[in-house]
Amino acid sequence: MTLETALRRSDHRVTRPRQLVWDVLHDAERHLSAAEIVDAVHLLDPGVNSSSVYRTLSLFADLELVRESRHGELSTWEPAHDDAVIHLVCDRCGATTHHAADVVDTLRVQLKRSGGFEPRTIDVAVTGLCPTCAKRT
Amino acid sequence: MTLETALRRSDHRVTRPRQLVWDVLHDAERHLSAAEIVDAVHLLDPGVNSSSVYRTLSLFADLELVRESRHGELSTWEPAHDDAVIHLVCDRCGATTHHAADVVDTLRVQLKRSGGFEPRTIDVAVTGLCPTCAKRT
DNA sequence: AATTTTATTGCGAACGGATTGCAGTAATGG
DNA sequence: CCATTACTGCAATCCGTTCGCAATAAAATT
Repeated sequence: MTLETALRRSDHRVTRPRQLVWDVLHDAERHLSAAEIVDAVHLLDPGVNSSSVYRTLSLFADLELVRESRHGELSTWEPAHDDAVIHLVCDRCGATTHHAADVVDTLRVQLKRSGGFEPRTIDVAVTGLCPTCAKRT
Repeated sequence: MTLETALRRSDHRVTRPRQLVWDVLHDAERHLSAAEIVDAVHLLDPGVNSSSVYRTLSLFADLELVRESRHGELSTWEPAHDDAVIHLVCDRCGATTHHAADVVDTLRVQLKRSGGFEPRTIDVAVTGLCPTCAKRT
């Protein structure tokens, strides 16, 4: 789905800050912090104010176009995706990547079956060393 | 282990703020936010300053006496415990509870076997409705 | 027990990321 | 092309947390 259709559908305008934030998030191959997004947007257009970036992120989150995760100290953003992945956060370089894992679906089924807690979202965060940094140790 | 031995061992002093924070965390049956800890401590002794509570939490974290988790908006604190549990955060009442699940160990084994990412900590956060709140819906 | 040492506290100021109010701007519908 | 008003840029503000410092009190020493 394009940004334009997503915004039009929800009766919002297509503006430069929104396009730039969208582009930055989709060009990134990993999660970005709010500060990183602001910096990347400024590289493309220094005139965009950081509060517009924050407002855009918050709007996108409401529209479920992006997903915010809080791992460790800071929160990071990425384009929305389905739940069946886990997050690998590298202790050394800080990069957050995805990893497909069936444990998420397994867990959801187990929880539903056990009947107590009604799961909505499942977030699996693993910290440690990514392949690149592990080799350097 | 008592607080006194843990502090003595690491060459720290046993003080009133530290005792109170410790008591509050151990009396709580769920995770607490920093603000909740400050409030609970003030109930026992209004004279304890909130910055001392923050300093105590940070010290306890260094000594691995407590564990900080960041789920959703705010970070919460609890006495340290082993990794093989998942966190259930209720969307309605906000309570965070534990749930034993073998998926954590399963995942750790899978990751190690796959050889890429070197896992250190694994944090599974499930949001949804706790049994009590689910009934009220 | 009194004294010394210095880790720890309470206090207020400062910090930094995020939010907000407002006047000006620009995106959409007609 | 104009009118409407959602959205922006800006600066001020907020709020949770951290920090510097003088005062305090916990532990060591006598």
